[in-house]
Amino acid sequence: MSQIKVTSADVAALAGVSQSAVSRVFTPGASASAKTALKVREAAVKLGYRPNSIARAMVSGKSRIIGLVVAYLENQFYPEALEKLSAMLQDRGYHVLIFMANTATDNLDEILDEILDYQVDGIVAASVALSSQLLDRCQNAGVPVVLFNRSQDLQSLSSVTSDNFQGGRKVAEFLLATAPNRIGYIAGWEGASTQRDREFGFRQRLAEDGRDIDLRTIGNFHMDSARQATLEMFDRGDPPDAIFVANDHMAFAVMDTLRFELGLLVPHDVSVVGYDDVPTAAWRAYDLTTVRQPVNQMVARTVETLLRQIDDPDSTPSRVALDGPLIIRRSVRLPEGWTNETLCE
Amino acid sequence: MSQIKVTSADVAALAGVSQSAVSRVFTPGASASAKTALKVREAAVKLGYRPNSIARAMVSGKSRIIGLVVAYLENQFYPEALEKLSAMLQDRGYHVLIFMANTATDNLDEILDEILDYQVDGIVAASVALSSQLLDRCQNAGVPVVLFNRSQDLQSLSSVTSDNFQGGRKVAEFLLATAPNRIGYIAGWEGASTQRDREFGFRQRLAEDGRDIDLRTIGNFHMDSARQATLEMFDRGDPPDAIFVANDHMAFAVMDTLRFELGLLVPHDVSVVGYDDVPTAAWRAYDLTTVRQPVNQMVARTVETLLRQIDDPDSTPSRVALDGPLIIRRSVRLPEGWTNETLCE
DNA sequence: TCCCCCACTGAATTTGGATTCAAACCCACG
DNA sequence: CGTGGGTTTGAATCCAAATTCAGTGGGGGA
Repeated sequence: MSQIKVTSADVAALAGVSQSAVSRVFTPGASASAKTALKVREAAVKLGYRPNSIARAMVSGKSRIIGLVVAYLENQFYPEALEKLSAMLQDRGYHVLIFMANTATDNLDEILDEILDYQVDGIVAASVALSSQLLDRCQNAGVPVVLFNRSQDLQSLSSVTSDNFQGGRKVAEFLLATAPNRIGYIAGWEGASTQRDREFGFRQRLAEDGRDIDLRTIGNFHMDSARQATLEMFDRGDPPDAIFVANDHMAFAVMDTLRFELGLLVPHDVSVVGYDDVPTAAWRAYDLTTVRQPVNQMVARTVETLLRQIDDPDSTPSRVALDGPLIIRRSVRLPEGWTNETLCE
Repeated sequence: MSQIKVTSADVAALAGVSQSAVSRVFTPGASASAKTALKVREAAVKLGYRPNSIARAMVSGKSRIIGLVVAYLENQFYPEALEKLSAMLQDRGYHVLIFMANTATDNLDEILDEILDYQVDGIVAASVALSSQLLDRCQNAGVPVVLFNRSQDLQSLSSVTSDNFQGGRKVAEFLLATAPNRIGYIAGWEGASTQRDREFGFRQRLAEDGRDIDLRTIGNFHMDSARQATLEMFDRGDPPDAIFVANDHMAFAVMDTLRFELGLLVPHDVSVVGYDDVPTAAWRAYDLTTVRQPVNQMVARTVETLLRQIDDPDSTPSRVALDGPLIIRRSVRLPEGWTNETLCE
């Protein structure tokens, strides 16, 4: 049937043509006569031949591999994005090589080296910040980078996010309509652009009504810390009756803490709003009001941007911020005049 | 600083040695004098040289890439496993190339071809069944395969699972102690070994007490179907007061349906037990009793098995089933004499 | 009928690094 | 001081496919 290794030379021999001919038949865009192509294909099938991607990458300089750096997959937003990213790239003939950057940040250098060693055609960095030094290394190697769900000031770096600033504003706008007494904010990791932008938009809109965040604690995007942050927020007198949590992942911990540790009712005692609209947000146990990050679009734009930069290294980096709607569910007190009917989809 | 592409020849030229010498310095286990090594390393740093993994893979025949086939990441069990698998392989100098097999099964062939094209050193197939024909292709290519969280009858195929049969027994044992009137089972996808083994163990233990599953519906490991399966189960008269759900992912949907659509109390009206112990199972909103799959061990054994078979192609395939404990939380009525105290950790 | 042009072909080269082979070298021991 | 053993070394080869280059052949137009 087939030997251990079948090379183009084997196929060439069987088909009675040269190795070049075999290569051409399997190279899109190369010219070979119909007759040759037929002979080659028959021989290839007979031997079970498939072109060796590594050899192909070697000589063409294109590995058709995209390096993906991701810090943690516990927040459901990332597995979802990963799944879609991988599927979409697969459709375009690319594949994803994964690099976990979960241990301390200082190994990012090492990781980046490993990525570049594989001659990846491009890099997607999710939930990770790149120093300009690291970025230089990539640019030097001619490997385009797209930040996913993070942005940085560097103009030379492409990024795809949702419009976190507007998202923050939408949350504020909505919460203001519910006439809250005291407004709490549970922040994510302060190093993240998503955290900063969401809070900034939130604050700005509050300020337009002469309000501000009354209580602020930090959850660092982790459930444990979010729980602590919640307890801390309610430890002081005069607790909030509306809380914006910087992402859904933390919001779940916040809701659990409110309900099961502090004995409060959501939304009767406290309104909770999250950010991301991960699948769990729609689960009845949480029914979380949240800003949807349009994952499909975000992934699509990421792929598009990356492939564009691969095909044309001189194309200008693009910084995309996609609009995402506020999804109103039952974790919030409704504004005057709204009924539950409004929520039914 | 550094050119676009730095090759070993460039380093050799700068260091005043041959290309072979450079290669030897960067090849573990090759011999080079301390003096040469020093010169080479200095030159390498000066030029920013790193060996090209693709070229290395090409000539050595070892890509140090592991292909991972995974069907869907929505069930939290898989992202968790993926994260750990990737991290562990990274430590051993391997990297993970991801292949999503989410669209219909018939593209598995195609996917497998793509994987093999990349000359991967091994394959981990998670939540996927391989036809013996597909397996032949891998064996023919000399690429070892390990099934993760699935097992098959083929003796020639390594697999790592938890002991789903014993797990099913443990659930039955526990539920019997709660003296249930009627016992329900919500099955996963019938094609999965995990589903079959869990149910088989569950039934066997029930039979030992002269009991059996009273009500059985199918959730196919999907939340939507699990919801339907729950409604269906309670649609007939004489509903269950104890339900074993084939995995946690479905169990969450089952609990939500019971509580928010059927207006039942868990565990007062119905006990619910899941399987996997994904992080969400410990969230207070669910507090789900479940059988823990020891992910860390499972991943460790997977890596170990795969690397062993890579290093020694003649080593015999191993079929591992790891024991996992029943984690008792508050989604179940406690047996006579138990108190909540027992649960505190 | 002749010639030109174009599509096609195969030999040779390229990619970057590991490895083989034989020569060169070094040190120690006799 | 000479020789044997072991270590280093560089030239050459290899890996598998893409591509360059210099033909080869056929078909159409003049």
